[in-house]
Amino acid sequence: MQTLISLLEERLRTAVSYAGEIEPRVTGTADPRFGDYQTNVAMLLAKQQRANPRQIATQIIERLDVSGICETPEIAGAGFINFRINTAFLNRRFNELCHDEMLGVSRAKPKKIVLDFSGPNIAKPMHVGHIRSTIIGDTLARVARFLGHEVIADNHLGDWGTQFGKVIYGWKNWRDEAALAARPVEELVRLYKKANALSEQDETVLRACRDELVKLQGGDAENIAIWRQCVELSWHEFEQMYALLDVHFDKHLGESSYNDRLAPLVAKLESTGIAEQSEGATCVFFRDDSALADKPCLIRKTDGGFLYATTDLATIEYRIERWNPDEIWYVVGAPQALHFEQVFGVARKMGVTAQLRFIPFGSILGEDRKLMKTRSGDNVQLRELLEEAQQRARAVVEQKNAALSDEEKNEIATVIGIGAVKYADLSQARMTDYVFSWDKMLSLQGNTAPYLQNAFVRIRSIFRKIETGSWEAGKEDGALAEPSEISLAKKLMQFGETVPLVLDDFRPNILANYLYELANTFHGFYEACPVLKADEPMRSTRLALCDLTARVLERGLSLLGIRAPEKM
RNA sequence: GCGUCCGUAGCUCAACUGGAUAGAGCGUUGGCCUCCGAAGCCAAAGGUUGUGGGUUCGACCCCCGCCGGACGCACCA
Repeated sequence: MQTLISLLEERLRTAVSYAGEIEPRVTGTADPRFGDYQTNVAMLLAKQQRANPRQIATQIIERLDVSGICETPEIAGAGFINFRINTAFLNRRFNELCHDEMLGVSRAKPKKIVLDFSGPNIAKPMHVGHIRSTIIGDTLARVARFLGHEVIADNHLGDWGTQFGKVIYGWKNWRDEAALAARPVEELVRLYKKANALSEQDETVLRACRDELVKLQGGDAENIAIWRQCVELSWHEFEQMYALLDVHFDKHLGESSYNDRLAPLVAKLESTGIAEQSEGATCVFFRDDSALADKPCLIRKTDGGFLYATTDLATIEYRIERWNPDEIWYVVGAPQALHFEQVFGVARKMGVTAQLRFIPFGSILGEDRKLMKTRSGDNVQLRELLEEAQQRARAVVEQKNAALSDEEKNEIATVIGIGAVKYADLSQARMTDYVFSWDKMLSLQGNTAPYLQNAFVRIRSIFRKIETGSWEAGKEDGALAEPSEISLAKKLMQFGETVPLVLDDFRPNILANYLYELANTFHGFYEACPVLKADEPMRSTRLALCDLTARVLERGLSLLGIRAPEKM
């Protein structure tokens, strides 16, 4: 289904073709007084031609055919052309929308996309710092799929690093089987910390840890077996977090999957002259790029070891060979900007043509406004956050809806609590840093997920009250009349305009903002217009509005990875 | 030192990428449940968008200079 914006742009394109090359753009208006949609194309043309914008606007309107869509367009301000949708068209459009499975969203030209996100480290707990990549990545996957793209969601786990020397040393000397069974990651962290602390005091422990690492890297059977258990135990615990968050992956190919490709890759880069020796290390220089001229990408250390960038390059090579995607998206924190600039630069030198897109996000800061460090153990853990969220939601459910069974209350508390946490993150612009705050992440009032869920619940409650058969979706032929009916219908039509914008610049928050506005408009309608007590055909029209609102809310929330409960 | 990102109401954040009188939530103040779920609705107060210039019909947004902050700049990931 074509959006109103693209319909208006199409008509405008024909109307302005006389004036030369220009792509007219239509946007929603800032204020209903200016109608529903506007274009600034007359002002842009006027600038090109050094002419009077209002005169140009008049000429455009003379050539513009939007009859049957809007009232006569008006010229306002410095030369805006304002459009007001006419009621007959709105009614027809609303009816079509009620029957559209895609709820007004048109599918995009399908692409194959590898989406790299989350990527927690094995043997370390997931903390609040991991939540952004996980949630933003999952939302982008959901939106991309809804628009018709093929997405391969790949969790690039940090399962191969120097920390394993210490973990293995600890494992061999102090592991507690019971603790390992109950809270595996916690136990692995304990072992790591103990080994770390001791090796700072005792040279022999430090050396022993290094030996374990060398043995692991050399393929020692015992150490490989221990490492594999660490991976499995950690992954098992991560899976619980992902299940709770309702986040899913198609692949979880960790860094270790690429070990065998590192040496051949470096050899290839050297033999093709892309990489060279410098100060004993192997690196790739970007001499033709002034910004990167003094920032080579290191791919092999003086001691022969490989680096982060080497693994990432091998990963790109693998993904291209295996899937030949059109694009690869990386949802990774903004501090890694330089790293990815370098890696992408090397990839291009290697002849990679797939679009490589770095999708950075702002950091979560501690109370001191400093970055929450992954290394310092005193971060708020993800498990803690999600448990607290459920508890707070549970307390509110208890107070609002005491009659429900315990099972229902718990189920609702999960949907509400987790939804609130996800929405708190997704409703924010991607690049802004934010200070972690329990109250903010766990707020259940105002611009939050429960606000949207509540609108949905109100609607479901209405439908529980009508007899089956007394209303059927799609049978209505009433007319939108009340102002709050009309503004709700108009808002519903914007869903199709909003969803594709999310992928334009990878901004889930514009979908979140839209859903908030939709819920807000619905609440306004709900206060102003009785539904069940209205006379026919008004009742049917209002039921249709409710039904469509519920479907858009449910779909929109599901694109954000948030569930819509029947009751709360 | 160089580079990247950022600075908006008391607090936390938006602003459809250059559009019209900069909007929400929290908090504060006042009003609305004998009516479909009050996790809601309505209203009030709150701003020189860090700062000084520039570009233009028009700037929170683009350019330059300051001030303040976070992060990154060769062998961690």
